[in-house]
Amino acid sequence: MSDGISGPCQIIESFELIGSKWRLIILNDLHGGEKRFNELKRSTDASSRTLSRILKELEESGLVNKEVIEDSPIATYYSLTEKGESLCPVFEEIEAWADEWL
Amino acid sequence: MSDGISGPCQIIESFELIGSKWRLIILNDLHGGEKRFNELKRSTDASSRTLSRILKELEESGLVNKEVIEDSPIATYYSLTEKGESLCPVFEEIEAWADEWL
DNA sequence: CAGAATCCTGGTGGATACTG
DNA sequence: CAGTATCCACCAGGATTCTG
Repeated sequence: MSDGISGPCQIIESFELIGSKWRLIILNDLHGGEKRFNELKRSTDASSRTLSRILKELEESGLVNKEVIEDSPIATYYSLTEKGESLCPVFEEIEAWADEWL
Repeated sequence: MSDGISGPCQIIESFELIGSKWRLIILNDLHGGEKRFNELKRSTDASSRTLSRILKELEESGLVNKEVIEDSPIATYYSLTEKGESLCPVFEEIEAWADEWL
């Protein structure tokens, strides 16, 4: 496709939502199903500071859903929204590319 | 690393190659065909410092090809390698996602 | 024209400690 | 458990200047 790309900005905009190391790691991690804060912390090896910031960003972008259960020890569950789930094809395409070229 | 999806690391690895604002902008710009340094500088509005750094990175990743023509005023042409071109489906998938969700 | 060198700033992210 | 607060280091990246 020689040009005709009307929206390079859209791609850039998209990458500003998902295209950072941490956002990717976390989104990917949540593809396995909902997880709690410390669970994510362990599996992603992010600092709590970073993790909470990224989760907040992803939440504000509408990619991640947060569910709080106010029990004795509080519990929060993070999961992908529909918008977040719909990134699957993108990830798959990247994986396909990686399989061929990495 | 995490379970379920086969290669989360690959995705992250891929994003370390292409997933930054400038890498994206430049890769996208080069989809229109080869360009010279200052041409890219103008169309992407990157500083020469940034542009040369990113181009070098992309070259080392094998995504971009550099061709130097040693004439009176030197001329360099940057273009996508096959590996770089093969990212098209990824970009298209992202655009599709952006069209639906942004 | 194509860059490299220098300087400087803001943001990202780690480590640690603390709170509800 | 699920964060927030503080401090601190590193590096991306802009502006500018200089060179082959």
